[in-house]
Amino acid sequence: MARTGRPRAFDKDQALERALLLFWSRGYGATSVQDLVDALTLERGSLYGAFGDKRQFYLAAVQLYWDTYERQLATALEAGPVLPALREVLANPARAQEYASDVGVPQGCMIGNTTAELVPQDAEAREIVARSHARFTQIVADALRRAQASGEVTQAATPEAQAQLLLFTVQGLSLVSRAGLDTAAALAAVDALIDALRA
Amino acid sequence: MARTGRPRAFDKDQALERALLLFWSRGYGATSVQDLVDALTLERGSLYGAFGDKRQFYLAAVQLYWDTYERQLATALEAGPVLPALREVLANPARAQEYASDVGVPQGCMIGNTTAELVPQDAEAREIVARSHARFTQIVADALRRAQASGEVTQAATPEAQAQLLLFTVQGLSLVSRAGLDTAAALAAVDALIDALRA
DNA sequence: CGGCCTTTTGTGCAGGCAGTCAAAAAGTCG
DNA sequence: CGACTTTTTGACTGCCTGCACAAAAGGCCG
Repeated sequence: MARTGRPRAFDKDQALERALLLFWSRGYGATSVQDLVDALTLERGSLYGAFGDKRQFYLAAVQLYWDTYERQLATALEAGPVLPALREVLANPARAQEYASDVGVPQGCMIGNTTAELVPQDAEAREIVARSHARFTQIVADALRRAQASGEVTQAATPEAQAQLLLFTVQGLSLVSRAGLDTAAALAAVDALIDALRA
Repeated sequence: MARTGRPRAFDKDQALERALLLFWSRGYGATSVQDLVDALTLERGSLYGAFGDKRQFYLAAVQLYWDTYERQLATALEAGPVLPALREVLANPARAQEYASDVGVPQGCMIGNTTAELVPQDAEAREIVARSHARFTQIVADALRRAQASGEVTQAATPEAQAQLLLFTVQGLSLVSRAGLDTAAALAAVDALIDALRA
């Protein structure tokens, strides 16, 4: 409504993106407001004014993370054969570990990190996470349904069960990769799963 | 060496077990030393005297958790058909969620929780976690090798790749279950995986 | 130009945190 | 009984946290 007043001196979206990287790489608890203030080049009060408190800020970052991920997922699965695309979805976190030797580089899936750190104590975080899981399985199940119909994917299980299994796998893979991973072994496991889905 | 001095007034093992439950249900960061002091019915100084600082205490609890889990895993897989045992290994976390409506009840796999919360910043935690992963895959791969030889499990993939896939799945399942889970859907996914392993 | 509205800036604050320490207590051994 | 060793006890400390606030500053509109 009110459009007057001193203009914001920083780009809110860009600040959220940078905060996302910080939260992603360090987690919620290990990222202090001071860290954010330093990294975003703004003052404490500005941050609170623009984003509310730390928790809201984090949840907004998670939401941004998921929205971005969901868009990529949907795009990857919307055309062409499904299994190669799913293979990529799984192989990505398996390979990401190679870049992650530096501290400060994001690790794992931020939804998974949030699940582990915030969900037990934060109902709103649980909602965001649960919704993300539901969206993931829905998008993947839709793709698998098409692929079953076209004869690409086995009908030994329902698309929903297969999608749920893929959710578990991608979440587990992202998590395990944080502890260091033999990339070749991880890719072999991914291949084993993809092969098992083949009709 | 020196065996004299005032005797310890509490059972160290029992204190560690109780601490394990606290750390397991709340995580590292959300469990304060004060919480531990309250729950273990001992004084601050005694805790520090017996276990060192909070981090060492947590790592000791994680180690206890893993040792217990590994023993159960090895026992479950040492005799009889492998696939039903593996099914149970996976189905357990899927069902555990039903009991976990209460706050204070442990949730998820503590190795997974540690991976998410401590591993990025703690080399010693990473070692414990990585060792646990290696032990898991080794035990499971050994069982799968026997099962492949006996014709119970498909030889479409190596036992190592299958074991790695099972690690991902159980870790992902434990994690995802924290956000609430449709038990039936999770079990359907588990069945889909077990069926895919069948020869 | 001057009132208005909003953001910025930087300090200030209460609370909770992990960890410390000195004195008292409880055993053991000579 | 009294020296010695270890644990217990509970108060204490310094730090860092998230967050609030008052004053200044910047841009728009009449």
